[in-house]
This record gives sequence, C-alpha cells and structure tokens, in this order.
Amino acid sequence: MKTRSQTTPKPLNTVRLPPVESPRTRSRPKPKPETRKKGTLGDLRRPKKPPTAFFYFMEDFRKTFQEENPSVKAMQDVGKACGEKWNKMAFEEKVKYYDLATERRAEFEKAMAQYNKKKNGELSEESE
DNA sequence: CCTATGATTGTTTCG
DNA sequence: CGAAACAATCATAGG
Repeated sequence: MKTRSQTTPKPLNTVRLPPVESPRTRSRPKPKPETRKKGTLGDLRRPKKPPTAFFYFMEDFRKTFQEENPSVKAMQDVGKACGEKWNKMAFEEKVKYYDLATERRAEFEKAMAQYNKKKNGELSEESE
C-alpha cells in the first residue's frame, strides 16, 4: 500500500514468508570451491548460524527418505531430492519450518550479542 | 584415525 | 544493498 517512505520497515517477523522467489539472483560464480569449510574446528569463535528452514525440513525428509530409499545413504542424494521437493512444497508446509527457523534465530541473536562483545575482549583474551 | 569434499537452499554477516 | 561464506548431514577418499 501506498508509498512507503521507509525502506523496508523491517517487520518483526521478518519472516515467515518465503523469500521472494528470486530468479536465481544469487550469482555464485563458484570460482574455486576448494575449501568451503575451512576451519571446521577452528572457527569455533564464529557463532554457528541457525539452521535454515531447509535444514529442518531435511531432518524430517531425511528420515522419510531413508525409509523409502534405504539404498541412499549419502545426503548428497537426499539433498537433491530435498531441493526438488522443497521447491514443490506448499507454502503452508514450508511455513511450519520457517517458523521453526524464525524462533531459532531469536536465540541466535543473543549469541551474536556475545560474539560482538567477545570480539572486543578477544583482542585481549584471545585464548580461552 | 582424522579431515575435507560432495550437494541442497536459506540465512548470516560486514561495509 | 550486495557479495560471499557458511549452516547440517553422511558416506567416501587418502596418508
């Protein structure tokens, strides 16, 4: 409605709705995905990001998928199936997962506050 | 034995 | 606002 002088009022629920269906706006040139996970154990300082709705969906889907496809064990195969179904999933069904992720993020915000705070002290107290 | 990579999409973070 | 990296999972590879 009408003009919104404010740029993105940033609703409290940021989300619950699926992000605009961007037509692949995320351009990922994927130049050299050599080390996507560099410090699996060394980046503990980085607050782990909250799992996305997609991951939550995977938890459920993974179990179901393995039951129907005991042959498939690697997530790579399941992941593909997940993505395919995820795109076809009904918005209402996804909302359920979005809602989960939304709550998880709230907690994550706190972790972020500490992270920012720690960042300052880290300079002095790097090793813990 | 340990570590990294593979794939999926959504979210996070900084300037 | 945009770009880039990262989030979990599990099987597999090599030294």
